[in-house]
Amino acid sequence: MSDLTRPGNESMELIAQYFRVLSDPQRLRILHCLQSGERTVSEITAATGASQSNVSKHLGVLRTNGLVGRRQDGNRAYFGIQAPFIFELCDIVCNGARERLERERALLPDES
Amino acid sequence: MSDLTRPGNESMELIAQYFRVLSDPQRLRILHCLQSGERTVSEITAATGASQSNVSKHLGVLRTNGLVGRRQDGNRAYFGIQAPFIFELCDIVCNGARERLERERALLPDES
DNA sequence: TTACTATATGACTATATAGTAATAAAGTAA
DNA sequence: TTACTTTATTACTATATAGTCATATAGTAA
Repeated sequence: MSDLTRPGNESMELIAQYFRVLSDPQRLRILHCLQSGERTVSEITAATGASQSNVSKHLGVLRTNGLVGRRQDGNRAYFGIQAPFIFELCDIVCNGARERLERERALLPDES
Repeated sequence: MSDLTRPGNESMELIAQYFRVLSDPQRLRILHCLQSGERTVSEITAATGASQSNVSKHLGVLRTNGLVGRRQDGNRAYFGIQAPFIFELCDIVCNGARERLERERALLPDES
């Protein structure tokens, strides 16, 4: 049995794949849009300003990788977050980015 | 001032960029190799089994994005982790992957 | 100097994928 | 049925990048 905390090569591929899915700004926008609850494709399309086919494609990627779930209601498809940990990831990245900026700013000659 | 906890479009690009850097298995292997401390390029090359130019290139990406630091000592270059939060990210992804597997397994007809 | 070692980089190929436009498919309503 | 709406998919283009090989750069040592 593989222990994901001591990652072997296969685990690296798996983890990398998750990061890959999260490495697109448009997909992050979609996820952010879903953070407040289920949304239809049309709603996401309007909220993100992307084309409908674009949104549908990205939703497909997110769903294939288990990050969002799909529920059909008549004519429309409702998508919702299925892996809330992604927001935790984003928070950590944000804090890391902040720390990096502060670290780099501290190296500047003067603070006006 | 942009608040990264309420991400706008620029923040999405920034966050996506971090995930992008982490979305390559070889880079994850390098980071994992550095988890136990500073390593030279040669050491990383041996540990990961990749080519020297490959390792050097990936280290460049990691460094450009502030994930690793570089220290030169005579002939060799020591690289070390500069953003420990990445391991936290990996842990969360691992747990998320585990949960997903369990969730999917629970949907299977019978558990032999 | 020359020889050696360690690391970085440039040129190139191959592959993956984000984006778009058009169309298909499926539900609703008249 | 037809018309309309909503979503998914196909075909295509453009771009990014991982990988390799060869070479450049730089430090060490004789």
